[in-house]
Amino acid sequence: MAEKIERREPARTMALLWRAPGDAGRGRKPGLTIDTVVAAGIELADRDGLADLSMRRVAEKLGVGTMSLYTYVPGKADLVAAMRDHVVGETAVPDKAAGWRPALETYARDLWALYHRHPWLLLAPCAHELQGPNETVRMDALLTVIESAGLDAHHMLGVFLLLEGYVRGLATLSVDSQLASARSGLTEIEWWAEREPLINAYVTAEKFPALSKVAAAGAFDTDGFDFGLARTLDGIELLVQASP
Amino acid sequence: MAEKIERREPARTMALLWRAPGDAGRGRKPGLTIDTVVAAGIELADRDGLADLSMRRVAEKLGVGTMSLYTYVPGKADLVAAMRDHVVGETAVPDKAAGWRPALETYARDLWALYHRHPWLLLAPCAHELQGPNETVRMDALLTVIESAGLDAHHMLGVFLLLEGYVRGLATLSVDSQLASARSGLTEIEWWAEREPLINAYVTAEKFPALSKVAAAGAFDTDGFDFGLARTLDGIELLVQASP
DNA sequence: GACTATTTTCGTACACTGTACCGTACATCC
DNA sequence: GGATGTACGGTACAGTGTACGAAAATAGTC
Repeated sequence: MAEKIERREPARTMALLWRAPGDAGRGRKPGLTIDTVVAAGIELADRDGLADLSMRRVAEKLGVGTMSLYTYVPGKADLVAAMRDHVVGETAVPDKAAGWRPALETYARDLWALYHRHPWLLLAPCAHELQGPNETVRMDALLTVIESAGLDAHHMLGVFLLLEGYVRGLATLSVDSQLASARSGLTEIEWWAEREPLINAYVTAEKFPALSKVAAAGAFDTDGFDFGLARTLDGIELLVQASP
Repeated sequence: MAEKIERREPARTMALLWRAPGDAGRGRKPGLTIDTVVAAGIELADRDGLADLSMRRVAEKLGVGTMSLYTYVPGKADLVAAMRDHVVGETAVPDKAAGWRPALETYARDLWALYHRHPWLLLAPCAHELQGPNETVRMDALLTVIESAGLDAHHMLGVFLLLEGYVRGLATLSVDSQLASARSGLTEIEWWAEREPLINAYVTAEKFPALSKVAAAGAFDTDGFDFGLARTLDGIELLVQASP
């Protein structure tokens, strides 16, 4: 990739994510806002994917010179970080009033839908970096929900990571094949059907019986999200019941 | 990214992954092999990351012109796919003789270690694409293990995806911060310590009490993998017990 | 109104990327 | 010894993120 490694200054990244007020007053008036730039980036990424998101294209969409973007955003990595926090704001803030299990389930489904609405999220430089306000609010709220189930600090984070990890991992698998088929203009079913004879030439029922059995049963037609989520919540519930 | 969208021909991809024998005989002798190229790619990706893996660099490492690589590999995407299947071969094939739960646990730990040994795996065009032999063998073996627990075809795949999804998702979170700190030459703890004052300026204990409580308890010092894995297997065990 | 300080705007340039194209060098078959 | 088919690799092209620096526009001060 031609993209250099940016030496992202953490202070500028945080200032952008949390929209720290700059010292306005003198100088030429800005013609854009951070949010305009972020919105344009999101629109492009949703439509064409993160691979086709370039500073030149964002600028073109806004009718502006490429380098003008750099007054609003320190660089591409930070733009994507801001885009990430913005779309995270589309999900509901978890509420413990519903009870811990429904609240966790709702959050997981919201996140699952979010990843499918904005598949580029899964390719973005990714979580566990510096977080913006939307992400932080949801994390705190979710931890509060888990706390209300009667778990201590270590278990709170453990459950959080378990849920976040499961949804993210399965979404990565699910979104990937979805994108691949979408790019070719086929439905997901058509896409795999087209490849089936080719796969069968290598993956035979004799050599891979369990895999063939699963395929024959049509199990690949579902994404498996609901099933895995139920098991995950069951596992958490066992722990909750065992906690004093 | 300057990388064009490759129109990967599925047939060539499969032929590469499964090392379909080409019609040898005539013509000039090849100076390299597919495996040499793949090995060079893996070495570079391990050392510098996937972002710094370029066809030019691989060629340079092998002392060969860039375009010569294209006789062994249809393109970069397919090279990465071949690299992926190769390193997957480093993990043990699951064995149901150990019992379903220990076998699943061992596999999950192997995968976790694999992702940390080859972080670029998580950025590679990703699973659920066309699979190579190593990946297929492990998938079939793992499904066999799950079958031995007494689950039907749909549940077999569900458990497989649950485990694969959880490990992948949590590894993505874990590997990310690990890489970020490694790039700067700091330990992970130093890296976060350096950012702590900055984060505290925005993320206060008053506004985010649950998050602060977790941080104060030192919960962030562990990756949470063991904890989440235990819950996941617990959830699966509940299902196994409820199955006839 | 003139001057100065400060900010935004953006053209140009650079070091990269993946790979299409195509002539050349080589190994085998007839 | 051709003919044929393969491997090799130089060149070229359309992209990328962004450093640099000059020009333009605004606000405050005299």
